[in-house]
Amino acid sequence: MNLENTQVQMRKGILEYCILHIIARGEVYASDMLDELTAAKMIVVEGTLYPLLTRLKNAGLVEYKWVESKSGPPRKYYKLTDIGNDFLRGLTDTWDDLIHSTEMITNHTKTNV
Amino acid sequence: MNLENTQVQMRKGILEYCILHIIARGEVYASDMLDELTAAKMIVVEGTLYPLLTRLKNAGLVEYKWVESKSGPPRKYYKLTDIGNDFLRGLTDTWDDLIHSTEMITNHTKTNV
DNA sequence: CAAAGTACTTGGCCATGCATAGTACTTTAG
DNA sequence: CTAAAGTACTATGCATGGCCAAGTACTTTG
Repeated sequence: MNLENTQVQMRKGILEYCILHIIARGEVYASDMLDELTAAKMIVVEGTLYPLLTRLKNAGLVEYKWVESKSGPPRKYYKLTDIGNDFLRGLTDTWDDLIHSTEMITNHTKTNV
Repeated sequence: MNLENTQVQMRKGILEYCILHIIARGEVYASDMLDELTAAKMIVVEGTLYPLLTRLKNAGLVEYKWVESKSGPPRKYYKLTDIGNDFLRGLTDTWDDLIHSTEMITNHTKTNV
């Protein structure tokens, strides 16, 4: 039980939320997402991102199209499906609730109602 | 891949953070924590809380003493150790960073620097 | 002694993040 | 044409923590 491990645990599930947000803003491919996640200091590696994208696609939340690249192999450009948009809305509520709940506890809110 | 499952995943690690916060405020036993978590709408069940407390204790982050109860079996009253306090400080930083990173992404921050 | 209530314990399941290694396509150098 | 390097995607297996469900143990009550 060390800090590093807990950080990993904290990321679970949240990553999915962030990825959906990024895709919701416009068509992107994996490296775009990695760049943005890195810029936000949300450390992610290929071995995490690609399987996640595959899960999202299998669940029907995202879809992609192949696009030729001028430098290297073709890329998968992702975008949200209607289901994906609905799911993202639900997730946003969940995340907001979680933030709120955590604040209630960490801000020392008394519960002696 | 359904909402309920993702909610569970999002809770991973965060619960540990909340529990440590609650214990940091004074000696409590399991039912006290459950009450407070429930009040904050952070749904937790016994089967989650007890193993977590055991892990925290084995990691040396918390310690407990048995206290007789007037109604039922004795209770374990928990408090943080010095290590636990250090750990909580580290976790707080981690959590704040995570919130910040997530906000950067969900608030549509452009990264075209 | 039996029944009900409270508190704590345990074993197994599942999904996710990660490490690691591997495949496939393209460009560039000789 | 071949070899090497770079880019993008794929696949396998592990560790962890939240959860379910069943179980143990102590106390009070009738």
